[in-house]
Amino acid sequence: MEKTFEKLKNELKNKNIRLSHQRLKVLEYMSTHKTHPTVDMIYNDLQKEVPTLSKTTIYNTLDTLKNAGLVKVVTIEDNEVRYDSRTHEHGHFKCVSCEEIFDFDIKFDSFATKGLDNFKINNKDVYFKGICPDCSTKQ
Amino acid sequence: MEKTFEKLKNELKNKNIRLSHQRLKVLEYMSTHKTHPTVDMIYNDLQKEVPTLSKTTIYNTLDTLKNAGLVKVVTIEDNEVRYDSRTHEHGHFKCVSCEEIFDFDIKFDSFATKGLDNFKINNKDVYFKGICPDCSTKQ
DNA sequence: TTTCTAAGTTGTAATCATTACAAGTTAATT
DNA sequence: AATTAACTTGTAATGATTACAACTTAGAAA
Ligand SMILES: [Mn+2]
Ligand SMILES: [Mn+2]
Ligand SMILES: [Zn+2]
Ligand SMILES: [Zn+2]
Repeated sequence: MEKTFEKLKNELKNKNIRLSHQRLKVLEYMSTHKTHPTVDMIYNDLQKEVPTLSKTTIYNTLDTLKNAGLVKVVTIEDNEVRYDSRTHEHGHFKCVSCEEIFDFDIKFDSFATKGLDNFKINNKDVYFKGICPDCSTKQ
Repeated sequence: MEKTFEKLKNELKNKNIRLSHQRLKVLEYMSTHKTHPTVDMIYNDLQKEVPTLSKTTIYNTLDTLKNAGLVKVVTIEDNEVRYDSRTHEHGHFKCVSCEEIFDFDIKFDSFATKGLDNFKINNKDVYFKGICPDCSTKQ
């Protein structure tokens, strides 16, 4: 089950991160947009509601949220950074046709890995690319 | 077993990609440096041998090699792009302490994925982060 | 509620990686 | 050796991210 905006807000408070208007707006945006948006997308959308919002603040806020563990960075492409408020372990599939990024469940325990004995693993990212079903049927 | 420089050279020739001096230098560098170098690392190293080499050429060449399937891009970090001449499917582990990127074998078939039925998967990247054994013992 | 101030926000400028482009050079075919 | 499309180079343009100083505010304390 997804964390609600209220729960996320409490997590911030518990970590002594100030609940500024801008941060709450970004957090709310992330919790309601599961599309793995870029900084630009967030900025363009939120600007309509908060005209004084600065892009620097988006960068700062996402960095704060990342350090607090409330968002994760998705680097599936080498030319754009995307953000994700789904922080549980899951894989990402990017359709190279429609460019959409899909989440998928994955059993990380099922990974048969050789050569990682004695490595302390803190973070796992799985990125797939290909064609999504919709684009497949449309050819 | 690794592809030798000679084999890689033949692959280029077969794909009608011209064997320019610069391309061969970059290709040779990649086939002898399995450290997942950045453009800057390649440039700085090769410049010593080929003083007229341009960074633009490194970019162009890596793009050509990527399209020819002779190198792969590693986007394990959001702030630097690395290149890999090991093109078989394998995972990458980055030690957040010494910054080294390690290869590891992985059985991609063992992935238990839910929700990717009817998705056509062309590319799989697995990125882990943590602490390598050396850095662990040094604390 | 008012006061206080460390922390947050903003706009602008600086930085850094990557790409565009035009002029000179070369691989490889003839 | 001549030819030419493709390649390389240096420089300039672009675009994303970061640095910074002045202004503003969240939240604690009085
Ligand atoms: Mn996701
Ligand atoms: Mn590798
Ligand atoms: Zn699609
Ligand atoms: Zn290490």
